[in-house]
Amino acid sequence: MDVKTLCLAVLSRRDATGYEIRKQFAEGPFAHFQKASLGAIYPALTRAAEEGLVTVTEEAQDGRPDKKVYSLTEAGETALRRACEIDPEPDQVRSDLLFLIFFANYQTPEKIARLIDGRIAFYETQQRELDELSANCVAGPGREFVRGLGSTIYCAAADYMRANRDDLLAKLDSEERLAAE
Amino acid sequence: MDVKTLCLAVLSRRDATGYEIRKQFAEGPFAHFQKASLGAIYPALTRAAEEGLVTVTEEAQDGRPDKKVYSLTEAGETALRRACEIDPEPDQVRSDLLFLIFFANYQTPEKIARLIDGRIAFYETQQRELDELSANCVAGPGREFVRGLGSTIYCAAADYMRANRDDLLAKLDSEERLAAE
DNA sequence: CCGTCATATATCGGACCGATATACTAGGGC
DNA sequence: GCCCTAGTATATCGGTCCGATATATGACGG
Repeated sequence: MDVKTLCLAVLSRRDATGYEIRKQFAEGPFAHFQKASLGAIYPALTRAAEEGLVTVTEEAQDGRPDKKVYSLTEAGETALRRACEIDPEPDQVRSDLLFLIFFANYQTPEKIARLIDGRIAFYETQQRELDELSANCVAGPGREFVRGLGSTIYCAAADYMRANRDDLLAKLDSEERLAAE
Repeated sequence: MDVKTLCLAVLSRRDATGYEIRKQFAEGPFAHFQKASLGAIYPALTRAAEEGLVTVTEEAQDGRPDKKVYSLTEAGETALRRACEIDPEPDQVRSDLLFLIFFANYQTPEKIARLIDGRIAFYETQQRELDELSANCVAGPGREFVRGLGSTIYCAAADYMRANRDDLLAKLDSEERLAAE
């Protein structure tokens, strides 16, 4: 799923500037399963405009640089539909945290504890936000399904970490004592 | 977590060729939370060898090109420890599947059903493999924690999809009928 | 009055993926 | 016997993308 398609998808929901599109990948509902940086979004929008998939409306603002509001065209929606026909690539997960825990023998138990506690708090925040999203607005069935899945996964991960945290730390402590002998 | 560090980490467990390192990211225990391609691994190993972090032993094989077996040096292990001291970057998740379900209105319900069923089967396989891994070998506490978390998440995701699949499809069907009127 | 944060655009270096090329073995099907 | 595919193993390359940085300004707090 390249950044151009991602931009078209965001624009299919409402007109936006490059900056606003970015925010949707940093904070909005997309943030949980897709990412895109400004360094990719701006060139993608320029290319899309050249291909007639989006139109640009420059809105002058006093002082600030002009705001370029992008809108999806008829051709853009067709391109988006076409892009949605492809079979999805397998999910990609990159977790430095799991890497560090996997090699826990290279860490102090204190740092592992700090990392796990931080992650539990993070998952709790994410889950709360997703659940509030559901209460505030009624989205389509697909959106609701994805939201529920996200909430479920965050909850399961947090539960597991809470349940196994102390056991892990105890084992790391005893290993450390063994190594010190 | 750059590819060079990832390679050092794999080599800390046992000596390996570039090809074997790749397999660990495609199939092995790392596959669930880190990825690296050959196009990144080979240059990373060359660089690491130049910096003295690994040594190379070329094993001639009849017919086949020479096998280059890499081993972690003392300096390499120090570098790995140092790299493990950094604070981990936030997890990255990229899921084309969730993107497609989010925009389910651009899909036929049949395709959505096929995608979800395929994913449930995938999660079941992954979970089974992780659970077998636990039965077969006793790894360190960190490894066991990560393995258990993976199994838990795959299980939770599969359960959610099984429980909400029919509801989603029913809603998509009724939406489609509405649009047809 | 200054630092920091937010808005908004854009570019650039470097890292990385995916595809491809090369080269050979082994095994299955016809 | 021959071909095709899959597996082992190295390596490069085009293109894409991230993260940092530059530019410009308003708003707000200390």
